[in-house]
Amino acid sequence: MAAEQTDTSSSPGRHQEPVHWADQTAARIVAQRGPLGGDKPHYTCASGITPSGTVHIGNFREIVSVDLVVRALRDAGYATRFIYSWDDFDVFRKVPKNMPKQEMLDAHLRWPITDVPDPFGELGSYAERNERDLESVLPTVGVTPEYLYQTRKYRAGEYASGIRTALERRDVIRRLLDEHRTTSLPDDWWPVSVFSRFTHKDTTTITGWDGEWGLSYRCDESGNEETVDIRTSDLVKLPWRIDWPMRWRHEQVDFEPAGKEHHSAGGSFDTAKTIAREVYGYDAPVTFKYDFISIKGRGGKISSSTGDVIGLPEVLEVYEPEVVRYLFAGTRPNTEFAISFDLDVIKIYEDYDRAERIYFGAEQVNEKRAQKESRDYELSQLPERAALLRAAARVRATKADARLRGPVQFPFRTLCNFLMITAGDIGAALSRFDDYDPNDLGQRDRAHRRARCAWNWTTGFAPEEFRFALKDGSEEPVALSPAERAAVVALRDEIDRKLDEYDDKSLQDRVYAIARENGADEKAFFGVMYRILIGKERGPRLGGFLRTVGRERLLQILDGYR
RNA sequence: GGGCAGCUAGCUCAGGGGUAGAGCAUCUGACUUUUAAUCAGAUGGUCGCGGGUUCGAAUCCCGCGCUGCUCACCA
Repeated sequence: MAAEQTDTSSSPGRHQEPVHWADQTAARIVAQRGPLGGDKPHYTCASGITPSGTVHIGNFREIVSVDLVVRALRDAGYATRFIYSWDDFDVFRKVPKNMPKQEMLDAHLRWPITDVPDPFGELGSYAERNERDLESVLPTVGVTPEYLYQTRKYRAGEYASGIRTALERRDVIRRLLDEHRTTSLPDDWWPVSVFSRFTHKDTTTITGWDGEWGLSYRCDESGNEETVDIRTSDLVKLPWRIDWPMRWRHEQVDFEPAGKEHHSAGGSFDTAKTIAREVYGYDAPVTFKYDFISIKGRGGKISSSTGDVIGLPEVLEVYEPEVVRYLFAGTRPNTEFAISFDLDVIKIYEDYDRAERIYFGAEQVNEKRAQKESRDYELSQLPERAALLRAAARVRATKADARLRGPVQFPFRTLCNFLMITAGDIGAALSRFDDYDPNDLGQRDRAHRRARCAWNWTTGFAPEEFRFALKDGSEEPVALSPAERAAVVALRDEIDRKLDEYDDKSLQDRVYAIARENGADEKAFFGVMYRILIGKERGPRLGGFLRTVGRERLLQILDGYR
């Protein structure tokens, strides 16, 4: 089946190198893995981690990177399978500090994490707990892979022949691994590990293999020995460096990225690559290295041993899903970057909004920039909307005069200010935008989503100098000079009589005039007004601010100065 | 010890054989204008160092330096 190649750029009709890293990776996959057809119905893109603790935002980079490449492949017309392997048959090595029931978990060290109880007592296992936490939030950002659970596959005997191959090629594997080791693997080393039936722990010693399916081991703690059948046992697994290449072949993986800790000579990708070829007769998938991400403005690390874990849910409190995708789509995977919770948040939202305007032609930039920003924007959309946009783009390509109007934008900074004025009342804050239409349900949802992020950020992370709370008139009045008092009263009367007649700028001008007319220092008078209204020296531009607060609440505060 | 990245304007980075770029910062100007304000303009660079290839190198090649990361135990 020949894949239909559709143009992915924003200016159809021109053949050129893709500008976006995801499209470039997709092109590499197609070039290196060969065309689809015959026994290759699709390209398989793989991601996966060990659910040994809360999945943090650093782990998320891998998932979203694969998702973006999958999107790129599908946009180019190629059938693509996106799998996510949970290595939940891995051994439980360390108790994370952010988990309850530390003693209980401690007692299960060296067990397969799939057999460790859920410390929250709700789900079937510790592994399942961590899996569900991630799986339940990924659809929010439009990521919906096919989940594979290693435990099930191991215990169902699905990997039995892969395990047997490893046993048969034991010497080859040992030689390959030894190439990068400082100390050679011992003579009695086996390329498998076995959990003890008697203690559940992996503290066992392999004592023999019958050359077929029978594997014998001794439990180090209890001293018991037994022989198990690889095909039916629920105790045998491959160690990571062998499990990985075995799975590549098993799932016919064409693409899988890996963290920088794996991409190094002698690192796990390097050895897995060799084992894939020499033991499993399979060419390692196309890959790239992704760098770490850090956290800024939240004082903590992504995942510290003290237990403060930053995961996708925490990021989504402040960033709407499209903006989260935008962060990852807009940064090449091999570049380290920080997810900010400080003032950068405003800039990130502004960048995203600008990309949106560029995409819809509402802001002009040079061709190259327009292409990159447009593709960043497109990849940032959730699947349903992305499909709509691409369909619309195809129409635009054939009808030169067909323009698509971009959505109404609600600037993050303004939203924060409105929310502070309304003390977090989202509906009231949004109604202050002239072009907000609550009857447009799609727009309403988007606006509410962003408003929740804006309020979360304002209350939880914004610097103190950014925040304010409107007074309500019950406070002790601010001490004023006679001239200042006269000016405040004059402004109060002006507001009382004809606030509606002003726009932002004319009201701002009027404030200056009133200060001057009453003999108050013009600049200082602004400070006076901010002290009166919000108890601070500075604030949002006064003209717009006064109009936004509104007559009623202004009078409530200013009447105390009459 | 091996590997990988980075080194470009004061800062953060883009560019990857054909006139050295952006944003921020700085300076100047504008709006009687207060939430990193906005707008207009300007200043600012031996593209880490040395060699090579080329008509031409920030870009390709070789060597070196510094910085960071990573592997060699487990995943």
